Amino acid sequence: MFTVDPSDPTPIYAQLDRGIRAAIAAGRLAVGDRLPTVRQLAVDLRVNANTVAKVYAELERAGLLATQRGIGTFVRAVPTPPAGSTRRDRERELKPLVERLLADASAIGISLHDVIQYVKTLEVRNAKENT
Amino acid sequence: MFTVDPSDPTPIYAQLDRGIRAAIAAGRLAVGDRLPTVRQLAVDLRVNANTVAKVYAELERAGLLATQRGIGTFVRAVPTPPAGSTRRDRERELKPLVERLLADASAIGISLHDVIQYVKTLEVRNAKENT
Amino acid sequence: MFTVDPSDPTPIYAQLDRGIRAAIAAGRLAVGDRLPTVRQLAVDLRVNANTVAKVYAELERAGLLATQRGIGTFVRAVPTPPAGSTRRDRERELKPLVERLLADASAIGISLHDVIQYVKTLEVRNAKENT
Amino acid sequence: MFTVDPSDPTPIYAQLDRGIRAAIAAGRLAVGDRLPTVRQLAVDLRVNANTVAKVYAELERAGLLATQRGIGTFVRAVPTPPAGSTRRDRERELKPLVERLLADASAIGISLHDVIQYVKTLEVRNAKENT
DNA sequence: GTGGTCTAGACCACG
DNA sequence: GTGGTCTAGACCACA
Repeated sequence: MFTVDPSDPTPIYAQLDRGIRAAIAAGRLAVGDRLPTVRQLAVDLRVNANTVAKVYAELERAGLLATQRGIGTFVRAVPTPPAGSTRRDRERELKPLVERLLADASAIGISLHDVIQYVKTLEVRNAKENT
Repeated sequence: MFTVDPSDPTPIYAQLDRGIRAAIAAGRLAVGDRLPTVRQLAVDLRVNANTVAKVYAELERAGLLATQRGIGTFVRAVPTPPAGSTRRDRERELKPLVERLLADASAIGISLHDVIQYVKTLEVRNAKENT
Repeated sequence: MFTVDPSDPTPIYAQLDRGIRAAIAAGRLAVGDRLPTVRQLAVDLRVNANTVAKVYAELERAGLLATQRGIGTFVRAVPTPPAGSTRRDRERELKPLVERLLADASAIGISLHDVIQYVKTLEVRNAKENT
Repeated sequence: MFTVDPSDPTPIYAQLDRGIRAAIAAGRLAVGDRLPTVRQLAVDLRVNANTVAKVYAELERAGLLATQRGIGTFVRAVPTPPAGSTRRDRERELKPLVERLLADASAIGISLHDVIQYVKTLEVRNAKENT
């Protein structure tokens, strides 16, 4: 479900945090879905349970997850754009993020074409699941 | 020339290392070009000089830079993309970059759909330029 | 500077979190002041350093503190009331909080008078320090 | 009758224990009064019945409640404030309560000054009533 | 020497 | 069995 690369200098908890946010954004996790238990995910990722718990706690504080003591952790909300923002506003904010992605990708020899291909596969996966 | 984001949980030295490698790969730094001095770059990035020096030393050990004492640090080679890299390898490297994009976009309320739309417009523009 | 009661069922980290927030609210910590180091405070409170670090990290995420890697942790901001709120609004929100305090105090045999006396001493201490 | 705040980091059992003791101390529950059944209270508070049962059992061990099997749970005694309690003792107990108030007030942007002002108005009202 | 990350492992609250 | 808290202690990034 999620992956983590221990050789990446990015802290493990930050990788997992991003992975979960991305999964929610991509619709791979829908509102109300239950996440793996802390201990199970720790085993799967070969990571300490405290590290997973820390991420769940942070995402709960951020309002994305809700935990029910003794039951489990669930997806609570999907961030929504600020009220009065237009399509143009959003594109203006999105541009630098995409540029950073493309710059980093090209630095490791991945072309714009490859990136587009990959992002499109996310769309397809998402559509399939919702069928 | 380079940027560093102190609020990114990725260690500063890793951000700078990646940034320099990307600049060389993208041709913004050519073989023989001189890099800023350690102290100058430290001031520009508001970072400790030791951190910059460590990155330069690390890149020198990797063969990308060469330091000439008393003169400066120069680009020595262009990193070669690993020879037998497959589609699968590239996807593995690309995944965390895309996850970062999706997570950051989601945090400002931009959905996967919006991202895909925007990336597709780049594809179109790119095709036109090559016509 | 802060105290923590290990026999109180309230988690230690929550006691410390409240203590620091209260100290800032009471002006015992002003914007720009440096907090004790994580390890020093851990020793003083006879508590694990991770517990202190967790609280500092939470308060940083809340925007109350700012840490400078390798230097220390500082008071960053004092929460301000939402823009358009009137004195009357604030009093309406404050009332249940004070009532809870008075109820809890009376449950352990502390009178309204005692509470008022104690709260007033905070005012006095605060005034003295700012002189 | 009692309330419990699941978002308060204080364990639920501790909140309930404190709430019952406070109700007895304040006279809202008199000696001989019957408490809600474990199951009823669990439903009302949206809490697990085991948690309520544990609190009742604990208070019975403390001598405050008495359970008559098949009939119900009753108030048995009024807790006596510790005999030789000094001003200093009371202040030690009062401190965390006031800190909670200040931290919560500060979180909604209410300053120490506002709190003191409000508490003082209570003092005045109280004096008038006793005139 | 400062804070940050991670691990291992214990014990508790809750369902 | 679920998540939550805490400890002890190692190692790293940074000034």
